[in-house]
Amino acid sequence: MDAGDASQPMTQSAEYEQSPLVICKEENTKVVLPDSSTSTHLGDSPNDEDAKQKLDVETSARNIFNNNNAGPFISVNHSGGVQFIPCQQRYDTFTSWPGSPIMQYAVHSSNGTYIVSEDKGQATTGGMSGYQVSSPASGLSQAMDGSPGSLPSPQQLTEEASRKRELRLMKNREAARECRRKKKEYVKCLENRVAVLEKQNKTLIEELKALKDIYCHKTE
DNA sequence: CACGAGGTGCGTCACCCGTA
DNA sequence: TACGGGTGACGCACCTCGTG
Repeated sequence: MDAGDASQPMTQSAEYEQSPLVICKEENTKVVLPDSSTSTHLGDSPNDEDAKQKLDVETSARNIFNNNNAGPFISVNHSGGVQFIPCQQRYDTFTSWPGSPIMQYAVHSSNGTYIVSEDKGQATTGGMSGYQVSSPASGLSQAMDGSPGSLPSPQQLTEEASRKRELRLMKNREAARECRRKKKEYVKCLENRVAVLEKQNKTLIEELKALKDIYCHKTE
């Protein structure tokens, strides 16, 4: 499965296999080399040209990565390709938007790899707390409990309906806010992806040009 | 400085869809 | 099947910027 394939959820192991080189936003991120038997850290002196080239490509991607705020995870495979791992969205799957990537909660771990989790995390960083202000338990049943054996008065029904409406509006307000926030992050995510792919495209074009030059010189 | 156009965020409604 | 969450659509308020 391609790490950029948004159609399937990623598992940790599958994603790991597809992304031998992994970079993320933290400094000194450990780079896992293709055979997983050796590893180095960004900034270490590469032992051979291949490793140096990988680090060059990786550094380029990393620079892009560090220059924007969205914090997507980016992987670099051993052929130098930069892959955009679906954003480090800690909240949502964004499955509502056409063509949207599967947003998994990716966590950089201490051993240099990363974990891709289906945990949606702490989606309610405060906003949802308002939901608890008005507990359903304080609703009609409570009014009825106040006068066992008798029906609620029209006024009680009106108040109950009004209270329910207020609760619904409040929840919907929060939901709309959250929905807009997610949409903005999604758009930002896509913009970051464009930046990464453009950079990758540029790198590949330059590489192709260099190879063509080498080939031309050999055939002369 | 007043005014209109365009952009942005918000609240609400209506609808869809998953779930109990 | 009722209920609740997610989201598109709409209208409104506010802000910014260009123009006369």
